[in-house]
Amino acid sequence: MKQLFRQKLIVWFKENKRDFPWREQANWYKTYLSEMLLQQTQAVQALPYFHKFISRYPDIASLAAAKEDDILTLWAGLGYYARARNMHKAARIILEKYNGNFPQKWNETLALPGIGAYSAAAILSIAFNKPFAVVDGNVLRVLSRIYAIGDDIRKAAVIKEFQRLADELLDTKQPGDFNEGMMELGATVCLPATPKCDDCPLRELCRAFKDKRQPNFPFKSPPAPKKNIKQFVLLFKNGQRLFVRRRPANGLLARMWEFPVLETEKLSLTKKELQKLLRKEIKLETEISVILNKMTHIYSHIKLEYVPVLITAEKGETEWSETPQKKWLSVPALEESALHGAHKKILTLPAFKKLM
DNA sequence: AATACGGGGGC
DNA sequence: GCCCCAGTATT
Repeated sequence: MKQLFRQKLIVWFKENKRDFPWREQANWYKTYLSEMLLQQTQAVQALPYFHKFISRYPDIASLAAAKEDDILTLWAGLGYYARARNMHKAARIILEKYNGNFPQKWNETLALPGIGAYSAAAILSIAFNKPFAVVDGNVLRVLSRIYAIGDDIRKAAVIKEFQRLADELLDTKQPGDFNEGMMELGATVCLPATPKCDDCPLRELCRAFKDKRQPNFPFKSPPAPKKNIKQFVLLFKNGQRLFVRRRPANGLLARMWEFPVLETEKLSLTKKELQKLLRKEIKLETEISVILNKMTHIYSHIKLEYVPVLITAEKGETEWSETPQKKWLSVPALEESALHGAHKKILTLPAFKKLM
């Protein structure tokens, strides 16, 4: 069974694998970069970012030498920004502590920032042929169906069970092809909603297929409800430029740029009510010129509702002075900056464009 | 063991 | 509107 599993999977993978740039003239840097980009991210979405990063930072030394803000700017729009900051830290460790070579021991790899069990196994197996099995969302789906395992994959203990199973099944002679084969199968054939079982090389080995219960697997308990946040987004305008500040070093969208925001219970205020609120909260003589329509932005655990407000500001107040944490930028500069997604979305509004 | 952490694609 | 994605770090 195990031998047949490995052989069918690897033969299928070699014939059916998609072409990706990190699979061409592969080296460990490309494998590493691709794995960081691909965490919780579909391959098609990571693709343009891979090209941008390889072009700008072709090797580990150039990545390590980069400024964090430049890496964050290049990463802007992809999400999970801790990946970018951790990748930068890891690059410096690889350069300094390991002399520019990737550490090939399990414990050393796992100790790098941004690398957990999945990424360690992926990089070591794909780039260095080391016998470690990956368990990602694809592997969970494929194995839960083949073995008809109905345990809740949201639980850490269950993922450990699947890790043991994957370790047993791994083809230790070709660990990279085995791992990539499992993930490729999950990504292109053993799909979440409508699996293409007719095209599956492991069909005869699949318990869920035999029982026609594919949609029952994997089982995942319902997610926690999203927190609701409402805020006004303050677009302070002086000439052609808008005021932005840097977010705190920790938490949501850490160190990304944003327009100042004002949390509120109620988003539907008249201009007069909002003007009064602003005077109380920011203690500056400003004049609201336009209140734009409500917008919504969904994060993994938050539902954000926000109303952009254009405000004319006179420069000269010390609050408006530029520091490393705050500055005035034109719209074209904002578009290319590390302004976070919810606020970049404002720049695309026709109503906003008319005002600038 | 549970929660925080993004944004886009597919149905 | 809901689920998913080549998961990791923190609590």
